[in-house]
Amino acid sequence: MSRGPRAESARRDWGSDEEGAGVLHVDMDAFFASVELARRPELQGLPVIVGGRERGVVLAATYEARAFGVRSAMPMSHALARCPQAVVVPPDHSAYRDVSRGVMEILGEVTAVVEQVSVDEAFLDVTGARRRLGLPSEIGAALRERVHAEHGITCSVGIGRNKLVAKLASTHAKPDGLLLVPRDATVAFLRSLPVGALWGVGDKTEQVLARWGITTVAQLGDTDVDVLRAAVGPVTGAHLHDLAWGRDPRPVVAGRAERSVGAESTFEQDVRDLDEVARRLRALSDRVAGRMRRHGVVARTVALKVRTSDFRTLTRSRTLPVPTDVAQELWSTARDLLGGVDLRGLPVRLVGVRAENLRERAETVTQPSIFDVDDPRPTARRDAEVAVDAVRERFGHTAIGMGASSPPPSTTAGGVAGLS
DNA sequence: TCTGGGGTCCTAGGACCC
DNA sequence: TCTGGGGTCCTAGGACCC
Repeated sequence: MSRGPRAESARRDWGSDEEGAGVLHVDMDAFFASVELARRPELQGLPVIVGGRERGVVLAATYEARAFGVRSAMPMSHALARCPQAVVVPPDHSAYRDVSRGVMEILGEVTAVVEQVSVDEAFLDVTGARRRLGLPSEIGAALRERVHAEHGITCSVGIGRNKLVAKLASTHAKPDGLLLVPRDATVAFLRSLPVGALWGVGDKTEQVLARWGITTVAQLGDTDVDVLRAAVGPVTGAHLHDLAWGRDPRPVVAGRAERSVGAESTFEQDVRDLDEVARRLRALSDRVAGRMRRHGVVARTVALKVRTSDFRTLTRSRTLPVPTDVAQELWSTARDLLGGVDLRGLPVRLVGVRAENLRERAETVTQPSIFDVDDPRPTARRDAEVAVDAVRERFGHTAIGMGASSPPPSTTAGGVAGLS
């Protein structure tokens, strides 16, 4: 898809009043596929699918492939059944990361309030950039030009009063478009959509709502909140009702801290030998620990994930007395948890390990800040943490038997956002 | 036709404390 | 003697997103 930014007139026009529409959502079109096409122009115009052939799914597909019914996340075998002539390209994640980084840099030049939601998407709050850069739609158009000029790929931009509206607007602008939904048009715009279009309404919720006769955002908004709470749970019910009326209080937050770091992998063939599963866990634990150290975080909780050949997913987790970023500790905990899983005699399809309950690694062990007066934790817990820190200082951070008092190698840095 | 890998958030039950 | 209520943490599972 590198046709270049084109006229926006094909979109339905919801109006042009930009007052009160300060959130932009920027979304790369068919991102992985577009990156491949940008560096392999001979693929232009062909149905191209990025994904793994063996036990893989479609990670991205050009619009030429989508015309055959190929969809993202579809098993590759299904995709090829629908479009046998498709060119299948194996993913090159480091290339996508590079382009992603470049695009995010462009966004960062507009405003510091950029919230990257994934490798190919971000929200911008431009309410503070108006005087410097002009109207949101002008900012959006300029961004699209620059991304295309510098990276040879297209993106779509949605503009609205909040994240929800901006996100839905960019979806409607796709591919290679820009859509503004003025504040006053928000509810009308939303009411024109099916419930499944809302962020957070997937297959299951859609089915549940359909049983209550709710298939459109209009019907969702006209349904009593208490009915929605009963149908899909108290929090989700209230949230969906708010969304239906264009109320989305979530702010655009730059540099969110990650809440977990994990790695998982699917075996080429299902595995019965638990030693082989454990070996895979070791490699995954290494990867997770490395990423944690690079980000300067330690984890209190280690979670194991196992998927059996019948596609059932089991999870087990354990909270450690002392937070860690040591691969050996992740691995031994994960192995231990694996031993407690009842596989019902089935072979293992996938195994994964995730570090949760993250916190910043303390560079200095006893920090006076732990006694801060507004620390809300009970005294006993604070004391326990101080004691734990003292143990770490005394005996070192690494696994038992691996040396006495040396602290872990520090990668310090400060960067928190964006995993590598 | 047979389902990746990276995540976030919600729910619900039980333990435990006051 | 037969049973309160609130709060927090932990665990397992699942929905959802890209």
